[in-house]
Amino acid sequence: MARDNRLELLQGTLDLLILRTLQTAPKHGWDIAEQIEQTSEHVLEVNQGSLYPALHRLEHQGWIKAEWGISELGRRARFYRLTAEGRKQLAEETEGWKRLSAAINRVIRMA
Amino acid sequence: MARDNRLELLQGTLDLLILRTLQTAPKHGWDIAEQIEQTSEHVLEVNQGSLYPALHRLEHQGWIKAEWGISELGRRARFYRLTAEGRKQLAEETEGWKRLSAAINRVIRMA
DNA sequence: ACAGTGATGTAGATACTCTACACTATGGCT
DNA sequence: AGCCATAGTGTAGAGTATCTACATCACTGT
Repeated sequence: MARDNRLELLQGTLDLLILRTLQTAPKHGWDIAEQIEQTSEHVLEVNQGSLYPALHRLEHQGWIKAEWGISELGRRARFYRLTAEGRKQLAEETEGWKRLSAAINRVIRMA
Repeated sequence: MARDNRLELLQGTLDLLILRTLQTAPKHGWDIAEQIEQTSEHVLEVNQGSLYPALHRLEHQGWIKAEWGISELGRRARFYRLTAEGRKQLAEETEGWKRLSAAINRVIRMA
């Protein structure tokens, strides 16, 4: 973890964060990254080199669906929305995160 | 996370778990794995193929120190103890975990 | 004309974990 | 004596997510 102050994400959690961000409304990649960074109070950083491969991965699994559109600033952007499968996946990943983080916390707080 | 129900650890957290397990007393690898599994109520699983490379990694960084000894069951085992550096590292990793997990929780719970 | 920023994308390196195997030693059982 | 389960350490190779670094295009403001 932050072994040398470079790692800004817990490996394996990016998919969860993206899916969660899309829960309320479709968004484009740039916007997703911004929202994660702001909501996390700038603890989490989403690099482009992680973001776009992740989006393609999620799309490939059928959890999100992409469509070209125009951003709030009038620019061409690829909007992603959660599919029904994606909602299920989000629920599962949220559950998994809770289980795992609680388990780690138990170890950290053990007598 | 648990993309296909096989992943049992959050990538990057094993070092923290090991260091934490050694905080109270020196232990050998097998024992460390047992303790993590039990304390986590069997949510976390520590494979041998992850454990021993991690121990060697931590030793190489100077955070733990190894010594041959005899286990409770009378067998030859390699005991690891935390170094002063290791205690510092444990504190840092614990802090890092709290920061990151809190940040992820903020995203999960956002409006 | 140019710089800044919004926006998407890829290539290659790095690093941790997982699967699967190998090895040694002890104790118990038949 | 032979066999099996268990305790204990270890490595090789594959898989995969992330990071660094770069490239590209378009719009806006100066």
